[in-house]
Amino acid sequence: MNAVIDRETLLAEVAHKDELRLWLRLLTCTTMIETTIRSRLREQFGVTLPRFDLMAQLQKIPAGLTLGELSRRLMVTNGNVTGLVERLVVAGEVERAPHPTDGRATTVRLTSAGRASFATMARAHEGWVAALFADVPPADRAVLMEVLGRLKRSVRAA
Amino acid sequence: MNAVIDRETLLAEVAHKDELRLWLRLLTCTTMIETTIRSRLREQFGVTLPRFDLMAQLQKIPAGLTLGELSRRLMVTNGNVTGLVERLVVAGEVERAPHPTDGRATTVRLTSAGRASFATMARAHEGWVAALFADVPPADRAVLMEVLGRLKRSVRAA
DNA sequence: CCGAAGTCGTTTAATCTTGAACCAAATCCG
DNA sequence: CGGATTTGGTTCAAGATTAAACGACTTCGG
Repeated sequence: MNAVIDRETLLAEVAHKDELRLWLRLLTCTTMIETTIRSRLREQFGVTLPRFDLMAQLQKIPAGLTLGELSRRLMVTNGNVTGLVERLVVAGEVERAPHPTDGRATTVRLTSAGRASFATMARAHEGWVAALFADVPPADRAVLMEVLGRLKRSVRAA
Repeated sequence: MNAVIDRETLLAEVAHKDELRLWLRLLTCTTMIETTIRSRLREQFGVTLPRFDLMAQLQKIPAGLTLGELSRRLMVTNGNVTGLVERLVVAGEVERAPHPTDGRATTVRLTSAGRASFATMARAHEGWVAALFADVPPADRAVLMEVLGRLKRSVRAA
């Protein structure tokens, strides 16, 4: 745009490169782990990552969750959850039931088949994740947990 | 499955929970940042995140990149890049050219319009990222950079 | 030089994902 | 109470994404 830039502007433009590099590294790590897990879930269990993630949320709350609650926890849109749940219902992994008090809402929970298949997958999944972190010293893991907590608050604040 | 579980099995099942929590926190941070950036790119520039990411790769290499190189750098599949580039060509942001020596390959580079619009977006993007990290103390950022480097190697090794 | 193996890119089907528009039910508040 | 607003879910179109199969070109080992 401007061919001539004074020293101050130049500095301002350069000043945020570190944060950018940090963000890209964070993204790289996440993508690498996600890709690995996705591929193993598919190969070993024939399941997609989004379905696994959704089932993981339901497993924590046996009474079931509403679609809205699922979409908040998975940090995806409402419409996304609608379709995901629909496919999981067809697959027999989850079931829908009307919400007891709120006439607009639907609750979703694992079927007993869903509970069983999730239990198997979750065991394997936990092992994979542990293996991926294996070469990170325990002290570093603690630090990472802590600093990521701070990052989370920072992002929320912004 | 088994109602009765001995102490050792129970321990084995519980042993990797910390890594799992760490992974989920990492994923949460990444998703939060990604969602924010995606939404601002759309609102302010009418561009999708994948397109921005692809243009960012091309901006670093003015001579252009092959589709394969793009797919490696973006860590997505070949077919994905094919479609993404096609849409960016239609939008006038990038152009394809036959590879000078390899008859199978195609190189892609930013058009001058693409360079201009990316420059504008990149400036804003850098500021957003910096703002998202604003409440993370500089010392913590350095630590995060370092530990994520270790994590990257750990994942690659696994 | 030639066949085998590998690499580059495209295509296809299925799934995922978003954003926006929409209806229905619940909640708020005057 | 009753209208306005909010919330819960669905639908739709566009785009993104993967995995797998394929054709074309290159490279490698005789």
